[in-house]
Amino acid sequence: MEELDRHIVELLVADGRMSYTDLGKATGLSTSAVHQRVRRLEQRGVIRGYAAIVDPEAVGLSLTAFISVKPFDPSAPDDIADRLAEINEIEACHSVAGDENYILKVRVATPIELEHLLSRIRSLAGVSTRTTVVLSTAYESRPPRI
Amino acid sequence: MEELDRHIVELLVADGRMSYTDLGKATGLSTSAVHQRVRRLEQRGVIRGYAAIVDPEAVGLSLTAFISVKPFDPSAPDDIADRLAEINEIEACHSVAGDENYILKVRVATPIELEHLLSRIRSLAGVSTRTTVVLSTAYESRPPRI
DNA sequence: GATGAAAAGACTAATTT
DNA sequence: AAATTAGTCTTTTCATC
Repeated sequence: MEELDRHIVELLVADGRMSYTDLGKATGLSTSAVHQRVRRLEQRGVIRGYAAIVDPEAVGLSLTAFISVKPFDPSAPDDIADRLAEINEIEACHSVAGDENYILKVRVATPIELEHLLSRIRSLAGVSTRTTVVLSTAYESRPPRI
Repeated sequence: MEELDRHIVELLVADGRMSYTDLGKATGLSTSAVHQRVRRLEQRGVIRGYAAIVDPEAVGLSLTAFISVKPFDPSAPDDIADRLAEINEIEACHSVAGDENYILKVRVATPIELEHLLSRIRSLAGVSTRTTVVLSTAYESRPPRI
């Protein structure tokens, strides 16, 4: 990827609502030239979209946890990710190498909700769980050095 | 939080570049009313900002891993998060309850880079590490149900 | 708080270099 | 690939309800 494109992506990661005019000023390009490049970055899938960053606390989701998941029956076909997709407390679902099969990142309001969520996950996907509760988050979703 | 504000936040989480005009149409409010509400949501810290969502693969970061971290000397004052802040391969840093003290989420290009990153983390923060490599990501940064 | 109108500014597409 | 132009739409501000 070109240096100019990297710069544009970096600026948009830092401020997803930056105008094309400002992007142009920051990169030394004309408005339409920037716009064209951004459109290409979107089409190539480098930029997947734009999102408002919401403070989970402010929205009542003050408990974050990582849940490692292992199937009760390791020989069964693995459709765990699909089965869990409907649970929207699950923010992320990664298949991993190691002792367990998946790592989930979840957000709930209270410990009781976490308890209920765990039993839902276990019964829905047929898995055992190991939960690591987040105490505090120093940083999160830091932009990658592109 | 009000129903209307929730709706606005939801729309902006799904599309961070949505115009105030479109937000107004979607919520039945006037452009300026929406604008005012969004500004308040930003000021109250509910909306922390806006970002372009970048595909890590497209940007050459195809290896994701979770690193659990434990200090060599548990009695030393804990400045691990601060020490690690300068490493920008670390996307997230959570202090957690459980056997280990921190969970880090990192992204690198290659296994060799992961190896180098691990030794940097160990020496910089004085910690032992346990690494779980991500094989595939079913979903990630799914918007919370607000 | 919400609205409406008007000025300033941003976006888009067609054209040219 | 980038700049320019011109038309359209959006943002922003301000006065008003």
